[in-house]
Amino acid sequence: MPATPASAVFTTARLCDAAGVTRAGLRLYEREGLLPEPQRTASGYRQFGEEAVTQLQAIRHLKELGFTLREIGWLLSERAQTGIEPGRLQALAQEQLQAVDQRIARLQVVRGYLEMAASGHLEQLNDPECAFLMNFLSADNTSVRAAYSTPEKV
Amino acid sequence: MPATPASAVFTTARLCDAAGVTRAGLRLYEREGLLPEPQRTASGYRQFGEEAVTQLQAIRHLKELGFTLREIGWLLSERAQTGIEPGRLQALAQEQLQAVDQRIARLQVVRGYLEMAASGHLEQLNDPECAFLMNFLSADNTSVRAAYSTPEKV
DNA sequence: TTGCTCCTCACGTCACGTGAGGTGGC
DNA sequence: TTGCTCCTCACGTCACGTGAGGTGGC
Repeated sequence: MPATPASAVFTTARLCDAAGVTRAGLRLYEREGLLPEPQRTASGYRQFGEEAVTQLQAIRHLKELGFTLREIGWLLSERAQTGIEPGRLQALAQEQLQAVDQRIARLQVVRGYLEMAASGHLEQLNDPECAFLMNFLSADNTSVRAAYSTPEKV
Repeated sequence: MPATPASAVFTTARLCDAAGVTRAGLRLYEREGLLPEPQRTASGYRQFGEEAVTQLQAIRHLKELGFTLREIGWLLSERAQTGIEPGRLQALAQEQLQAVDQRIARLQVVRGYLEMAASGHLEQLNDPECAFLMNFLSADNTSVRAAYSTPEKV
């Protein structure tokens, strides 16, 4: 392919395409200080280098790991300044791992019900009391099941 | 257990505990019309019956299925009025199923990296270019990998 | 009278989305 | 000159969270 020059310069739209974020997202990360201020042309257009793609992707990936923008800002600045303390980082990863495991477990339960409904087993939804919904994900919710599953009131 | 009267009345706090939502959430659902206006005491306290627990849980479960409040409002009012058209419901379930499958798949990838970091394999994060992050979840992102994985520029 | 619970605004938060109104670049 | 892209406010959205300031109930 016809290579762009070695000092390739990205405009906002091209950078966003390359890194997989929206323009509004890019501006937000800039405002929040997650990205260094880019160079500008005389007329004010932002000019990004190759490294901006890496930085933006790092932000995107950290977001997908479940970190907030505030936390990402902290991680990036720590890394830039003193390097990240390994113990702190490992603890953060353990926290996120637990959270991710919980989210996966809940999604699996949800998935089971959706699959039933998607394949046409909709009868449960026509139940006037909506037992289908009532019993969803109620593993963590024992306080009220009796109100439906037994004839006598709680 | 000492049973509450058959015409059990819930106050907002007790209802929220029973259904697993916050008070702010309850008020929001009320404002958005997802719940019928409750009865009030002379002094303005809301008084909910047993059926409010079911209704609130239905909302919670639909949220966990990935529906927005607007969609939930539509589903609940459809059910109340004409019943929900089975074809429409099945199509909705299929859409949500696809979305849930994607979210699970991404979370599994994320989980793998978090597990490595959580168990102390932090070396990748010390890479100055942060290859660890760069290669995260990049299955759907082929456009920029070359910038890091090969010596020559894109 | 003392706590505890409830009430209603109304503003804050998080991560953006979406125009409006204007200018640059080929 | 015509499009297309870029710019900066600034307000909107989604699903709540969080006080402030006041009243009810046992």
